[in-house]
Amino acid sequence: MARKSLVAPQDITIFDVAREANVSYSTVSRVINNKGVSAEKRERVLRAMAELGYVANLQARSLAGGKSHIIGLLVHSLTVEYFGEIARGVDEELAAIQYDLMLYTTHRRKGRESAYVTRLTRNLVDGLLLVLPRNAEAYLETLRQRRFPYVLVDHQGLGFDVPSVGATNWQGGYDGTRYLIELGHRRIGFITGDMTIGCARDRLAGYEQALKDAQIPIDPALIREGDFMQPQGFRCANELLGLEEPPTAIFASNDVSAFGVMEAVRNHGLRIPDDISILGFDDIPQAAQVYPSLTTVRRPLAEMGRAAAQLLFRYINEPDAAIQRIELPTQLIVRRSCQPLALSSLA
Amino acid sequence: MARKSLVAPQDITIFDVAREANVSYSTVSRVINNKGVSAEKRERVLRAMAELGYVANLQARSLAGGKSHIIGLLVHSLTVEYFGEIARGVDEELAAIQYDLMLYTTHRRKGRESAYVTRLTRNLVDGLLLVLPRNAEAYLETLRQRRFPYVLVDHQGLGFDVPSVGATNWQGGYDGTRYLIELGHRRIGFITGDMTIGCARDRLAGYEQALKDAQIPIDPALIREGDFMQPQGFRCANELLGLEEPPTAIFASNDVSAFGVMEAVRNHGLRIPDDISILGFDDIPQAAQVYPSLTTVRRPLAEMGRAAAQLLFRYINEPDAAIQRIELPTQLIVRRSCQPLALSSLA
DNA sequence: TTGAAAGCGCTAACAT
DNA sequence: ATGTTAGCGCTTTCAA
Repeated sequence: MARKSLVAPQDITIFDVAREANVSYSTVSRVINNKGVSAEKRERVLRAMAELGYVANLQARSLAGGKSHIIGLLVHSLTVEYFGEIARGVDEELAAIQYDLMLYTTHRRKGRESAYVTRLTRNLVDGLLLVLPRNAEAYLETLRQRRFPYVLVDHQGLGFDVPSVGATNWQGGYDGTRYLIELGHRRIGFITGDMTIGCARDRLAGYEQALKDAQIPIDPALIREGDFMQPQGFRCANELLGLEEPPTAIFASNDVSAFGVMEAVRNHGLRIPDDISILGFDDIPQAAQVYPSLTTVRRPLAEMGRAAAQLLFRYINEPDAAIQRIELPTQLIVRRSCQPLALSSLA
Repeated sequence: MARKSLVAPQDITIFDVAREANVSYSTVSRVINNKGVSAEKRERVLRAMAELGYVANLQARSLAGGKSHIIGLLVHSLTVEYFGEIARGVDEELAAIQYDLMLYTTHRRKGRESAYVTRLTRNLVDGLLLVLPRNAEAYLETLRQRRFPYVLVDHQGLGFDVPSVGATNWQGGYDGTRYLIELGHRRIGFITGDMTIGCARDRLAGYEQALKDAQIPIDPALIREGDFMQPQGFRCANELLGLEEPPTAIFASNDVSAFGVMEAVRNHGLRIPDDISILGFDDIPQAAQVYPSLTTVRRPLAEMGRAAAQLLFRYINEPDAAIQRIELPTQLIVRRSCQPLALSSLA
């Protein structure tokens, strides 16, 4: 007994447990992996594990051909709330299934993505989650050939079918615009995202279609190319507000640029939503916290992360599962940054 | 040759490299670990590795008693920019020394911290970085006893000395307040952070000392208890602005709550900095992006992450290195949200 | 159902 | 400087 307490838990191996429980160590392994073991022995092993404070050594399990119980998450950045929300969803799901998370941040450095993928697939992780990958073509083919489990989140269309999770961006763009139209707005400014990204193009297309369906001519002067970032949102909004006939509402392609719009609007001495309505996209946590709270087209970011983790987990366990592309629905979240045109001071 | 190309890189082991290079596989291991090997053989091994596309199996390295070349990072949340910035610094440093990052997010759930620590120390990681840990006492003693390398970032004082990296919060509070005083402000509102956190208390203390040194009486009505979050910043600012004699400047304990202050100020129809000056703390990326850009007391968050990673790395390699507590200097970043009182419309 | 034995890919003594 | 030999802790055959 005195001895036992001197042994640090990290030194307890399957072997110690076996001795304590009076079984062979392969039996202990079977208990750990839920293989067939008699109830009585299983009981003994379980007790011994608890007593000794046994914790599995993941490295060894992995090396011995088992799974590493780790998945890799590749993102551009952590300082963008969008990524953080997705990571949160992934994290939640992983905690539920007792998996660990290895994080790789590329910071948009091109080479890094490929380098990481090579590194990770080296037994380190059981599967890979790629959020908004840039030059995925470079390594996706490799992953596929190796039958290495992976899921893309928010990817842009590729030549071939890949397992992926996204959101209904077109529909979101459509619904958001439609909402503004229903509020009576006719001159609706639109600030795009980074147009090299599929999501951004889809949202713009949704906007345009909604206008067409409402017989409102598309005015190119009302469409400004942004980049999903706040300063550019600010600049675009300034341009829009400087127009001879400025819009009565502005739809920004994501919340972060909508914050830039809000600043520009106030800077022009206008009030939200009294003088102008602002609509965002994404629904990051901050959207609910700003004043006035931002009406926005919600993408269920955390849910996307969860779904991606679940899908990946499925591929890990069933390598031959069919390729799935999941599109989670966007949803209009009405808060306080939009108002019927009739009530507006500009009306 | 034909064979070779059929072999997936993941199957290439140290053994294959050895065969290709015509050396024993321990020589290959030595090359990998930068041990003494003749230039000629090293060259041969290196070439073979490149040719075969060898990638080390981290699990095996770790299991064989070496290092795992992974460090664990424990944070509360990823959706708070503050954590993201620190993580970025950590990440940069790790990339430089070819380490990988395992991420654990506690989401403030108390039990999780301890659970993770147990799990991680099980050979999975070589060291642990704990950002703003809450109930660290619960496991720090264990880590210390096991001589497991760890570094705290932004910790609150504990009973005993621990390796840590922080910032000069008191000085930052002092300098920020002093700056406002020099601009001529006398009624300076202060919104604290979560007062259970050491940083928050230190900043407030700095504020109070600066007032004392300038012979300005401390008015409790001007000090509001916040929680580092935007909505509370908004509320506190509203209270401050509703005062019979409102402040001419508000110092928020972090940028995020300063954003709430900015909203409240505008909502009152006041202009920044014309009518009131706003000062933040931290200098998260968004501080430079809002309008007007936020003058703030910068904490070098990314640098703190880097420093912590470096310090941790040192402990990993020299377990007996002395306990170090690093405090990185804060720095006033003057942008556009503050103005001399003389120019102010309230003057 | 259970135990014994082999081996995952590597590092670190130990030889030479 | 280099090669040989043990393991690291586990999963998984293979027998029994």
